[in-house]
Amino acid sequence: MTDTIDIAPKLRGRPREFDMDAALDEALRVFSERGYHAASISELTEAMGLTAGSVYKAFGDKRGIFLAAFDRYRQVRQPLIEACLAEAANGRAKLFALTAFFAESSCGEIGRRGCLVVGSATELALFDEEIAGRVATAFNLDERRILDLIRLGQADGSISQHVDAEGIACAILCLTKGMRVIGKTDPKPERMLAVAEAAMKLLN
Amino acid sequence: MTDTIDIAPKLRGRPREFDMDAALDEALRVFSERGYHAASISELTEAMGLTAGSVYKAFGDKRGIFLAAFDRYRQVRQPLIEACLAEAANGRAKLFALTAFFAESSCGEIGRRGCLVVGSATELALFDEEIAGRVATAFNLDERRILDLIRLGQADGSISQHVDAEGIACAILCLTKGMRVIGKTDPKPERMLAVAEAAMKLLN
DNA sequence: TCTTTTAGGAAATGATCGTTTCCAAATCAA
DNA sequence: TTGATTTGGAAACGATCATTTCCTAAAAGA
Repeated sequence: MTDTIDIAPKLRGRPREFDMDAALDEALRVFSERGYHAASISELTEAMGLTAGSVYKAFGDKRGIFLAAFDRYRQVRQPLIEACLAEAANGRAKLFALTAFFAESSCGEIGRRGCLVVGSATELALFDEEIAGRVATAFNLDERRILDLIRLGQADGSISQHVDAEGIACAILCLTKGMRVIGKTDPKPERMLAVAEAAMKLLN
Repeated sequence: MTDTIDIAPKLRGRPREFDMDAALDEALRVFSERGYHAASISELTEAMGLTAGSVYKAFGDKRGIFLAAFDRYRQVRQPLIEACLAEAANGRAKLFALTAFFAESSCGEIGRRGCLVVGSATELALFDEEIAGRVATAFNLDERRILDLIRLGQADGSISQHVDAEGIACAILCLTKGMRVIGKTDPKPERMLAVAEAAMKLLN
């Protein structure tokens, strides 16, 4: 889906001079901090190190920048989560690693910057069907990953067979997204870590 | 805090003709649906049934409308929650009533409209200290109410004495606010109710 | 009654927004 | 080389935004 922008070997014409990923990293930072509507083209272009003309050539319009930044955000964040999960031994430990990762993401500067998917859900989903679809897809994949980890835990013996896996998966999804909301108010890290620890009781 | 607007017996001059609460109910609906920056003065005034001049007389500026609507939102919502809790017999049952209330609030039209406090947290808290303070106050009061219910449950025997009450309270806070985020994607009511039921395991 | 004060409302204001235009620069195909 | 194609970038564009102005209407105080 992001390939159309990232790869797309434009053979003819003057080659693009700027680094697409670096530009999108700046754009997603501005969108995360300001939100979509409060992020002006001038602030975006300045952060991206481009002029308005170049940006409109590359992305079409402001919404195009946003959609590309949205995809980039997930593309950057996914590997961080996967790396975090890889270090844990079993299903239960991976789920703690996941909630602890969100606890850390909900504190400090990153926490106050907020989650671009959560921000899109609250600010844009109601009146933009395409963005609503991408948000729903992101949440569904998040939930599915949690569900898979619960099933993994049930298979490796770290989680009971008799729990409502689907209900718990959706509960952990809500919990982690809610952490990102509370993270906007600069909570103390130990409070968020306590949430991650408490969340483990959902698996009993 | 809202008294300055709601009460304030302006003795002299032409009396206000419009119903402040009704106008604010419309304003908070527009702000909830559109978000702060996408809500234009013209859409707000039309929804409130007023002209721009009257609105600026009454609220000073757009931000003033928002702050009044924010307070009104909480003023309206609080009694609904209290009424919900009053029907439950003990601490544990009240906590289920609370999460079930949020489950219901996260579905259908109201769910897709979203929570004005959550929306303010994600869209405005980073660059508006006063709004960030009101959001933090709202979340702190929510968390405190949950904590009090846990303590009530511990007193009436429906919740174990040996749980981390503070950690669980913050976890339930995150869970309920997260439900409001997921609620923007039109989830099935039974899924959200399963979350409320799963949340009860946090109390064991 | 007359003045003061505040609200209602239409119209105008300046600023900023997202976007387009136009042209030079850089690459590929022929 | 020449022509086609695409990018970079400054400047200009119309639209919309939040806000103000100015006037009339309605109430209280003197």
